[in-house]
Amino acid sequence: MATSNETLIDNNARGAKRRLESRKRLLTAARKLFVERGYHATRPQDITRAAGLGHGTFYLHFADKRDCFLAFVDEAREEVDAAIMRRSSSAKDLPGFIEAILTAIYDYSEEHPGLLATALTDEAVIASGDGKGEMTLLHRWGEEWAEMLKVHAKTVPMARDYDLPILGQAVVGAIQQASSFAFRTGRSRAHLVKTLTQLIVRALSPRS
Amino acid sequence: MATSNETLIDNNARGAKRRLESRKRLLTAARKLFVERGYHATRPQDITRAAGLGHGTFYLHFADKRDCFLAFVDEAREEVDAAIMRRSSSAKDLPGFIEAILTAIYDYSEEHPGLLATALTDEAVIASGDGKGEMTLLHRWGEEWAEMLKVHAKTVPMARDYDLPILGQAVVGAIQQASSFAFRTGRSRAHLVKTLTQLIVRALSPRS
Amino acid sequence: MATSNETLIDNNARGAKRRLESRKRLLTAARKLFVERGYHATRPQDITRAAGLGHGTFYLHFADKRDCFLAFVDEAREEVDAAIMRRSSSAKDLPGFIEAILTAIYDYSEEHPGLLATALTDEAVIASGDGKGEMTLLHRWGEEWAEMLKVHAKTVPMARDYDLPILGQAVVGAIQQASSFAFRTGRSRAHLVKTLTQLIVRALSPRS
Amino acid sequence: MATSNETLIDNNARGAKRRLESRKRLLTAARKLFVERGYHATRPQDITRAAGLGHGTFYLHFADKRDCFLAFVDEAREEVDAAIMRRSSSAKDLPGFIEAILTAIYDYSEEHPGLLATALTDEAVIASGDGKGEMTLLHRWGEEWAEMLKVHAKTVPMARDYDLPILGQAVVGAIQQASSFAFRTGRSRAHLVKTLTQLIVRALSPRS
DNA sequence: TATGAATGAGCATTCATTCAT
DNA sequence: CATGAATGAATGCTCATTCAT
Repeated sequence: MATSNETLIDNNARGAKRRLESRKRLLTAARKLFVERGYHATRPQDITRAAGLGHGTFYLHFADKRDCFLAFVDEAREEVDAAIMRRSSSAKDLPGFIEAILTAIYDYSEEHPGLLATALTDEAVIASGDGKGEMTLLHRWGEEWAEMLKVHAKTVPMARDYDLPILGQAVVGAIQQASSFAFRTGRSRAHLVKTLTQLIVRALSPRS
Repeated sequence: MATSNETLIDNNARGAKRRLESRKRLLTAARKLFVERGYHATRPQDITRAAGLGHGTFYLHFADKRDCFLAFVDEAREEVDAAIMRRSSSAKDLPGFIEAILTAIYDYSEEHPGLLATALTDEAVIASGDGKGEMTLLHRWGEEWAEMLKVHAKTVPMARDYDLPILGQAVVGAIQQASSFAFRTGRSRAHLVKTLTQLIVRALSPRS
Repeated sequence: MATSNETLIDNNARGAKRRLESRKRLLTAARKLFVERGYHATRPQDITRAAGLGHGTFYLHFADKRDCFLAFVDEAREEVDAAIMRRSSSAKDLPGFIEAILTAIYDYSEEHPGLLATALTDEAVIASGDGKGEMTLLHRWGEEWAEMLKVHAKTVPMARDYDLPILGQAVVGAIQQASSFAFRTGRSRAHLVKTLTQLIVRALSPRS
Repeated sequence: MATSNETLIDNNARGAKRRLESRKRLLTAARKLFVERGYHATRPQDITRAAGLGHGTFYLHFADKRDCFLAFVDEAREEVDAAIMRRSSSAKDLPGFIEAILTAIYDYSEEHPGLLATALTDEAVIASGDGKGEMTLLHRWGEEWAEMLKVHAKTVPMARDYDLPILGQAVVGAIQQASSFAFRTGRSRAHLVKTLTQLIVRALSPRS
């Protein structure tokens, strides 16, 4: 009895482990290919081949290609969020806080070239089309900024009359657009951090 | 002789006129379909059928589908630019100027629902992939903002130390992201105009 | 020793019992799904899931999907044959005999809606293709009719010059086709039984 | 004007002719392959290759594979109907009429081996599943028999009390089942014709 | 200039079956 | 005996583009 149960558990455990490993390999391969080639140019086949698995295995772990891409985006979001948390928690004044976040993002981008661009742009492409339209990665980050600004508003003199959610969105929009332009035109990271920090701090200041 | 020449000229004139008419019909149909269904869900066939022309005619006017989409985006850009020019030229102080631009954009969006969203998002999808990546519609608008701010910087007390191109990009990024969020969450146009104007004015003010 | 032997026997007995139970559960699930969805739309996975067993177990009991379907058909055939035997044995003249059989078939069909249709039609689909083609369920029933008619021929004035096997086939063909049509067009069971009985009796009568 | 119009008409005419030719080639290839391999084992690709056309052309002429099969079945039905009409019109008494029909069917079957079997059996497989279930080829033939019997009922002493539609269905069911059995068991065509004719005539005769 | 029949590479997805545990 | 993760051949279909007329 005990033996049979143990074997069963063992089998389940091994099976589950194997399953998890497969999923991980697929996600790793997917991330690599989505970033290198983009969503449309990456076929499920390519992903499974890169993962060293059979074609069918893909659909054991993801409902479809879209689902896989969304999992990749979510993974990226979690990593960036973690990096931001790690960096920004030690900052104590507003400029330092903003700088920390920008630094975290740019560090992550350098470690994972193209990843954020892929996650942000290809997301629009796969808009479910089933009507509503889910919240975008950028929109989520805008909301997180709103949260963070709300916290800072308590300790820092900040314009009180703001619609914080809108503000958060504006901030991430500004950061994304400015960053993509700055790197495309060869500006330095330091310069960009300085400029954006200044810009955001001024925008938040109570004085009109 | 004269007659034959006249006929030739006549034919040429007729041909040119016909050609232009065809192109116009195709572009109108393309705009409608791209906005309604998006880039990927619109086939050249759909466009020609909607235009009442034969399938092959499409390639008489556009090199390929991508080219047609780009023409549509360009048309939209020109229309928006014209609307902005019309509205912003009468404004005299900075807040009035910003308000005028925002109003022009939102008016245009209301007259052409979904058009800007389509132009902005689907553009990323068709990134030629041939290496560099062309300049985005939003990037172009960022540069126009930079130009306009440069002009204003002469007459209005404005922070001199700015990297104006970056600033322009940040402004359009903020506007786009904030607007898309605001309308998705049911905020009023007036509120959005007020909030964004205030935000941008503060960000540009010389005081840190 | 004795103990070990007993355990072995016990295990074997348990194993056999368990095995039989599994097969029964699979067949029950298979019958349900084949009837509800048809042969092609039913996957072995669906059957095992409905049976509450693991995917692999299916192939412990059936060589393949086809084998499972054939087992289902055979089960149906046995049930219908039993029902016919039960009902027809008490009949004493030819019309009564035919009526009894038809009644048995229609009773069975009402208790198991769709079952006969599934067994009869999907059988053609899975024709092994390995050349000859096995004998169809309907052909088997035709032969059984031939047997039954042979028995009746001894006691009832019946045309002697018949090719009885052909006759049996014709009878089942007529019954199946007429029944499927009659129920599709909303005719009553009683009417159908009367019409078919009359038809068959006349066809068998010695007078030309 | 006239010239341009003529050219247009000419182009249209040529185009239409080419289109029709393509469709014909596809249907011919489809018929050959469906009969040789069956519905499931025939891929649209196989059909287009056999027709010497490109893959996509298939979907220019048929909505899908099913649609193509249905067109094949319909073609077969028309051919058989025409053959039956040709043969049966000259017959004057009931047995002669039945014999003529059977002969027409068997002649057609010999000229087109396997065709009827394919049309009749594979039709069930592709039952649209969208609920109702369309009328089967065999059902249609049953109704045609009913029509023909109705005409004969006026000139030949025939049981008046029959439900003719049911009778028609029974007759085709009997013919199909008996024929398939007879040929499988090596019986001669002449024997089968004689037996079936006798059977049907007796079934129709007024005497019970 | 205009046409539309033809093209065929390409794709996402399925499912009967195997086998290591 | 039972399991279920893994498999990969196979499939029906699409669509941007060409070219003979």
